[in-house]
Amino acid sequence: MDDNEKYGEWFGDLSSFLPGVSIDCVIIGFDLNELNILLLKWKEGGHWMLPGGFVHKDEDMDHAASRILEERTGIRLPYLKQFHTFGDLDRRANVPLFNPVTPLGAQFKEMFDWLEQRFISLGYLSLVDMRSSVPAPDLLSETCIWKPLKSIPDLIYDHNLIANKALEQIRNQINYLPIGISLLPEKFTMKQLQILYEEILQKKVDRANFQKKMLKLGFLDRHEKQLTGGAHKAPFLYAFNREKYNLLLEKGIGYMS
Amino acid sequence: MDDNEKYGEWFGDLSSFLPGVSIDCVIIGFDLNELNILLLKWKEGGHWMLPGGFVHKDEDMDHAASRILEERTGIRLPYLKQFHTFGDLDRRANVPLFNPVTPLGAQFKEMFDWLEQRFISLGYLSLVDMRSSVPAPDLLSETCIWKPLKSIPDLIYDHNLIANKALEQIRNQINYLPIGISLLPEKFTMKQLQILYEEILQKKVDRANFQKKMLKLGFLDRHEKQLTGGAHKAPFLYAFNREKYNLLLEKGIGYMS
DNA sequence: TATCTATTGTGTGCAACTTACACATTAAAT
DNA sequence: ATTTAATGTGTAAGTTGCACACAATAGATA
Repeated sequence: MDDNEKYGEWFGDLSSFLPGVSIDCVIIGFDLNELNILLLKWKEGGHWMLPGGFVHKDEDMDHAASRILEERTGIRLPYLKQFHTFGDLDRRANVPLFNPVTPLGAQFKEMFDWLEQRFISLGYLSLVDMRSSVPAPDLLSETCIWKPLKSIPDLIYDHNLIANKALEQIRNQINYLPIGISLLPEKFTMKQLQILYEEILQKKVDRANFQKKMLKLGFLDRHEKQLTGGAHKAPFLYAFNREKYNLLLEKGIGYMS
Repeated sequence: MDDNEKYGEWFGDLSSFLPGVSIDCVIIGFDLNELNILLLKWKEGGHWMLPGGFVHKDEDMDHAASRILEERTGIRLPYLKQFHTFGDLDRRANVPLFNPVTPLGAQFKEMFDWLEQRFISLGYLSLVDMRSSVPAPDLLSETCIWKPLKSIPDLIYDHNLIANKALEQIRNQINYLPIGISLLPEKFTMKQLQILYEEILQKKVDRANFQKKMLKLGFLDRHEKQLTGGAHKAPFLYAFNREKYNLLLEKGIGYMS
């Protein structure tokens, strides 16, 4: 199968998509040191962008988001939630995805035209365990990689705005999102959980009080110690007790102020 | 100008609207006793529904919501915010707005067909001072009236779901929404503010502690007493100090737990 | 083996806040 | 003048937030 056929198959018939409606995903991961965001680099022009896609006419919105996310990360059912819809007239400034004079652009004249229309985009936020994700670019992207939140490049259209809105949501909703359980591996140290909260809130928290608060909430199970550290006391490993965690989640969890 | 012409003018050319995109408004008011929601009753079939409308191709989403809201309430710039987008495939069950065999239905065959397509609807939440609103039905609605939240009738499509999602938002975001300043008249008693909070939270709060907490927050100006009460001490009137209020709003205001 | 180092786990005291309830105040009715 | 019913303020116990102290310990060092 040559590239041509692949492209054709991948996009399918444009008329099977809802016109003027798209989905953009802000996918956040944590590498135990800092927060990362999953980004695509488009072949044409090298623009950075959020992973996204279109919605089939016979497909629910959430299903489309879930499908797009699985295509980019290989993860099947992570935390995924619509957080805002972006519909300003000028949200897609004059940054065409295809240049009609390049070979690739000429080849996809039809899609190029289709993309010229006004689009309303639903922003979805996803929190995933980076270490179990397998980032995969789509056929028109050069790469699909994790970038530290601290160094998000310029993105096309209003994608920087979308990403920032998502991050604002995370900070505001921190007590009502499955932060730790989504972003950390199965077992982790209290230090790692604390760094995660510090990265989200963008400020230091008191180690002793953080530990006591988290333990008091009662949804962490303590496991054996991790002996691979340095010249110091070894930390316990913890894991979320899903039952207790889910019970508390609606009431708000975690280190708030 | 006969009805025909009026209808024609009001809907304009359907092709000037974005296809498949609509706006539904959950407009909340407070009559000093309970919360109310603004509803329309459709002429055809007598269905109850949320006030809503469509988006012009050259119009921002927020502008469309603002326009629709002003048309129904006469209020120009109330609190208004997008809160969720409803895009499920089956969200508009088989409840046609027009019956093609009635005179009205036959007349608007074109619009009837247009409305048959799949719609993605942006839900907007608005908080308004009921007493300064002038509810006005549109040309295809019989009435536009305030209904107590406690007795919302069955609404068409997924409008009950939309309304409930909005109410959930109000409860969750109560400390970050301009509750009092949007829903109360210029001057009000502490009792009225308390009832407002109790109506939203659906639970009683301690009168003495509520009063002290609100006063301590420092954004209420105390005015002269209201002497038109009963056989008891007269309450002070209060008003929001907008400056101090706005400063505090992002940090969260009010009676939380 | 004894000591040192860096980090983890827990304790303590004070201030602030929450919560429940008591008591004083007062406009109008009697 | 007294009563009534609601408002405005006080107070005490319990809880939580916050800052910092101290004890425990795995590995490094000698």
